[in-house]
Formats: sequence, structure tokens, C-alpha cells
Amino acid sequence: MATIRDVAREAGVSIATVSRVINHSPRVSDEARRRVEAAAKLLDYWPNSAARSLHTRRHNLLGILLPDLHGGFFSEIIRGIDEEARRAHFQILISSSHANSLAMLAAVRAMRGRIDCLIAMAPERESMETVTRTDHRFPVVLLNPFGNPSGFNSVAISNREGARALVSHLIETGHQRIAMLSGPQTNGDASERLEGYRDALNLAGIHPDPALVIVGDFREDSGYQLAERVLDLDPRPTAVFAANDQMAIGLVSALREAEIAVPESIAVAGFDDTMIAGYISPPLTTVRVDPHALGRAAVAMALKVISNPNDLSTTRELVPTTLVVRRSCGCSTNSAHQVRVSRRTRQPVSNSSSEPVNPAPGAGFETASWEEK
Amino acid sequence: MATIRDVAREAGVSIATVSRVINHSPRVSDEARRRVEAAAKLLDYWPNSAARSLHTRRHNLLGILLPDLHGGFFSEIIRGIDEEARRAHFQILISSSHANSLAMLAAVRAMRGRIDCLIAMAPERESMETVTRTDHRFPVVLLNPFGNPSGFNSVAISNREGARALVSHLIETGHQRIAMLSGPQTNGDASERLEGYRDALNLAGIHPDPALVIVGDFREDSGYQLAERVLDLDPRPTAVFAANDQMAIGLVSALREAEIAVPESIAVAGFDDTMIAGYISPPLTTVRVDPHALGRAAVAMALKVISNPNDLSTTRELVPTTLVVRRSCGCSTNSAHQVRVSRRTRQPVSNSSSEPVNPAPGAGFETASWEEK
DNA sequence: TTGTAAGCGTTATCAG
DNA sequence: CTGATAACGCTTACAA
Repeated sequence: MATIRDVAREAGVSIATVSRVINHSPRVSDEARRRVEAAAKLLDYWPNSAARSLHTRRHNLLGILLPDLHGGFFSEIIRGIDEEARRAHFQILISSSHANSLAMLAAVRAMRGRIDCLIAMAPERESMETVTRTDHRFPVVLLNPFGNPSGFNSVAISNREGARALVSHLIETGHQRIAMLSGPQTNGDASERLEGYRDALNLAGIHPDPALVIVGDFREDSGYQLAERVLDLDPRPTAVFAANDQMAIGLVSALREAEIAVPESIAVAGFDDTMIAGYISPPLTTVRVDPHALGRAAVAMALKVISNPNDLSTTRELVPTTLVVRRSCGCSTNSAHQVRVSRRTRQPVSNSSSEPVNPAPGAGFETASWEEK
Repeated sequence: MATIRDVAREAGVSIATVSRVINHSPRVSDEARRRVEAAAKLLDYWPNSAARSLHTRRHNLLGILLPDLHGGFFSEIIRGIDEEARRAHFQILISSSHANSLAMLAAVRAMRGRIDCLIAMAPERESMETVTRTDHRFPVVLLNPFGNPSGFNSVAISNREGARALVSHLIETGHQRIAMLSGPQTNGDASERLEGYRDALNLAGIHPDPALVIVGDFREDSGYQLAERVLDLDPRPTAVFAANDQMAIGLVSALREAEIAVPESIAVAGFDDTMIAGYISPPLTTVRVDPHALGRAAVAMALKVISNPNDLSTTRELVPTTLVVRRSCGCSTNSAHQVRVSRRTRQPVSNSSSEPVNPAPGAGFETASWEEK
């Protein structure tokens, strides 16, 4: 456990000189540099990051706050984050699956003094409000946040555009009566996908029938259970758009058990293009989201924010989605695997100073403010 | 950005008292405690973790070193790690996908002064040697290491036992001539699974025929390509054990294209029980490894090491595997979904002080010792 | 029970 | 180009 003092003594120089060598300062004689390097090797000296960060206030560390770590989606986000971070010699500090916003806040607190920027995924309204409170401790980039929060940098999936493209495809291939298996409306992705569904219908001059929207909970079992309600619709829809692949898969298996042919009797489509989507039978038409790109984009934005600390403008970036046509929608153009790609957009949003981030007076006082345990 | 001094001033006490309140010292008057708490809330004070760890040398942070973040396996390991870590109020610092051992070493260096223990996955021989060098900077727990390194705490998959159980099952259901699609022999999992395969044959009195072992690279395409070599074997094997599910899946699709019925003409089994294994057709018989449990076990061990800093003995723990029988092996007992579970074992191994960890003299000198960029 | 002061291991500002 | 030395924000003897 050699420290900088040990190295200085060994090299016969002052600690300042050792520090300069370590930090590649040009103001060091070759002779001194040589001796410091030799001493550092001899003692196998590793600088102490905590001491260094304490003084420089730089950490080369990105804090990542996720609701959960489950499933391929999250693992791909993390991989994207890690990949992009490493290119800039940053490491990542992950904290996930917090039972409530107090636990979440405690996790963020523990990051104080260690991270340069926080990347927070807050798909629900409640978690958004929690993240809001962390403001001003370090910069924040939101990952796929609930709603369209102004005053924050964010990176999100183009849910609405993806859903619109998918449903438009269904309409173009002849479907008029299209049901939607929606996700929970407290979830941002779910509500945006529902909007996209409505957009497509409106664009085609079809009046969205509220009876055709059935609310599920994003899980496979939910899709399975709700098949009954889909079949009870009168007249029966010719296609169902599930807000994610898991529900679509549950729906397909329920339909198979009921001996209703997919796609001949009812076409089915999902969203996400999970690993399994291409393996089930029939292979699922869906919208590919690229969680890896999402992670990378978030880090790219975080790095930009870090390097421009006095630029207070905020940006919202949308990561494009891709329509993936497979057999479950029953269209004839199966050769065209990827039909449409939504454009990558980048739009400036309002400056954070123009609007109070947390309007509730004294909101920061509701929980102990420095408490850790 | 209030510091402890601001809180002290606001509360009209010394910084020592503030520190005592924060750290729940009992030696504080109720009155002082009250005022400090009020001041902390008012100023929204968050302690600086770097400053704190610099002094206490505790960080509540686990360093995680992984070769890759790809796939469900790694994501489940991380989830297990995160879950168990959070129970103890630890966060995790992840670094993965290092192109070479220099990059790996740099990543570990950056953790100096920030983590309490390193959990390192080093499935290849080269990465093991790198990890070896980090010793004495902080305690290390190896995750599924190559070989059976003495002098290190480790948690591993019971590959050999799992493979043995699977192949024994194949033998019990009538197969005598069983080929193996092995993984790369530089990989610890691959070689252990091969050992298990040999064990089962020997136990049944079948002499292992080297010609029946075909070496692949763990990827799906490899299984697909090597189908040809399997079919060229004379006499043709009645069953093939692939060292992981991906190769098994590739093999199955090649066999389907060659119109060879699975399991009727050739039975196939894999290893890992990945997500897809149950979804392909026929559903794949395989060995379930529980990466989530692996992650949790590693953290549990790390926490134990941290809390007993002067206990230098080391432990090797094996996380059990489960035989999962599905249709692809063609046995009749499909009702018995999970047939056999290997026992969880825990064995003491030699003490680290008895054997030099890094025998190469001056090995630490081959790379710059404190260099970061 | 409280305060003073000495570090923890760095970086960075000065003089020299 | 180099060396003292004062921070950085906190914890913890030691004294009071």
C-alpha cells in the first residue's frame, strides 16, 4: 500500500514532483521523471482514487440508477452504457431495484462525491419525482423518462413513432379493426405506444374505438389472460397490437389453445423485439428497440454535459426504432424484413432555469436529508 | 453543496458533533442531535463519500470485473450481485469487456481507494493471471475462475457434476454412443463439462472415444457448422451433448435442415438452460445453471471476507446445477421436469500464505505500475 | 457531552 | 524545473 510519499522518498524527490509525473505534467525533468517511474514500479504504486477525487472533484465515474436489472432489455442498456463509458475511460456505479423512492434516494446519496454525472432511468411518475430531488448535486441524464420532463437532459425510445409505424403497417395490409393490448398507464412507454396506435388510426381516417383498448400489465401472463376479452369483442378485431412482446407471446399461446389461427384468423404484433420474438411460432412481427444504442446515447450525452458544466441548456434525444415484419401479422411482404426506420431526432427543450423543477414547496424536507441507513 | 462545516455553523456546534450525529454515535445530547438534524435538513446536506472513505478506508462498494456484459447469463449474474449487495447497503462498480489484460489492469487500478473487495470473473487462463496481480490491494473473490486456483476465494458453477448428471441420464435412457460438442479448451467451463462427460461414461463402464469429442467455440454457428462432422462419425452417435445451449441450438437447426429427426434419430442436449432453450422445437434438454445464485454467492463471500480482514483462509464454493429434461433427449420421463440437483458444496482450500500467488519474479514490472491512460 | 486538531492521500498554488 | 504547504471534506483520538 505505497503512497505518494513512499514513492517520493524512494525517488528522492518531493511529492509534488511525483504527482506531476503521474499526471503527465510537462514541467518535469527527464531525470526526475525517470526516477519517479522507477520508484513507482518498484513499490507497485497505485494512486488512491478517493484522495484524488476529493481534491479534483473529478471521478471518471458515472452513476447509473435503474428500476430493475431484469431481462435482456436492461442488460443491453447496461452493456451499451459500459461500452461507451469505457471509451472515455469512465467506469460505472450501478444501483437498481429500489423498493421505494426513499431507498432510491439513499442510493443516490451514497453516490455523492464519487460520480461525475447520474444516468437515471425513471419510467414511472413516482421515480421521476425522486430523481428530480437529486438535482444540483451532480448533472443528471434521464433514460427513457416518464413523460417529457422539461429542464432535464434525456434520451428516450421513439415509442410513439414505432407504434405508429407498426399499426400503419397493419392498416396498409388490410386491417381496419385493430385492438390494442396496452401496458399500465402509469408507465411512460405504455402511454406513448398507445398514442402511436391512435396516431396511426387517425392518419388512416379510422376513428379509434376505446372499447378496442384493453389494459394489461406488460407481463406474458397478462397477455394470456386478456385473450378472452379480445375474443369477446364484437365484432372481433382482425389484428391485435400488444404493447410489448411478452404480452403478445402470452396472447399467441392463448389463441393457439383456443385453436384460433395466427395470423389467419387474428394477426398479432408486439413491441421490443426481444430475443424470443423470432423464435416463437409464428415468428412475431414487432418493433425493434435498440437498448444498446439507448445506453450509448445516454452516456454520450452525459459526457457532453460533464465537459460543458456551464451550459445549462437541455436536450431530449430520441433513439430510433425499427419495424420488424415477421409471420404473425400475416402480410405478404415477408421478404422485407425491416420495413421502416424512424428518424433519429434531437430537439432542444426549455432551459431548466425557466421553470422550477420541483414545484412542491419544501418537498426536499419530507425525508431525512442526509440519512443513510 | 453544503459541507459538514456549513451544517456545524448553522447548528451552532462543532463539526465533530455533526459527524457524530451523522454516524449515529450515542455520545450526543438530544438537543445537539435535534439541532444538527434540523440544520442538515435545511441545508439539504449530503456527506461526501470520497472524503469519508479516504479516512475510514471503508467504501461500501464492491468492484466487479467481468469479461463481457453480453447475454442473459451475465445480466443474471449482475442482478444476483446487485440484489445481495443492496441487502448489505453496498453498491457495485462495474467494469467489463477489456480488450486485453493491460486494459483490465487499468480498470482495476482505477478502483484503488474506492472498493472494499473485488469480484472478478476470469474464465480464461490469461485473465486469471491478470487478476492475480491485483492481490493485496484489496481482497478478491473469483467468480467461476479458470481451473481451481489455490489461495483464492472463489465461487463456481458445478459444471462437472452437471455434465455428469446429464450424460448419465442419456446413458440411463439407452444411449451408448454419445458424442460431445465441446467448447474451447482455454475456457474453464468447457474443460470441466468435458470432464463430467467423461466421468459419466466411465461410471457406466463405457470407454470414452476421443473421436466422439468435437471442439467448437460455444457459438450457435459453431454448432451449426459442426453438425456435418457429427454426421460423418461412423458409427453415427445416437446422442450429442453440446457444451452449451447455443451450440445445441445451432446443431438442432442443422439437423432439421438435413431432415434428421431430433430426438428420434439423434438425441441432443445442451448446457445452461438459456431463455430460448425451452422455446425451440423440440424443447431442449439441458442443465440449468443459476447465474443469479452465482452472483449472490459471490457477494455473500465478499461480504464475509470484508468483515473478517485477518482471516486468511480461502474457500471454494460450488453453486449447484439442475438437470432439466425436455423433449430433445427423447426419453419418456418428460413428466419429471427437473430430475436431479447437484449438492451445494463448500470446501476449504489451501491457505494463500502457503504458496506464492505469482511465481514469476518481477512479473509486476512488465507493465507500467501506476499508469492510467 | 463537546470541541480542537491531526490526519487520510492527493492536487495545486506559490515561491524559489 | 522543484519543493513547501495549504486545501479537499470527513473521522477520530485526545482534551476539556
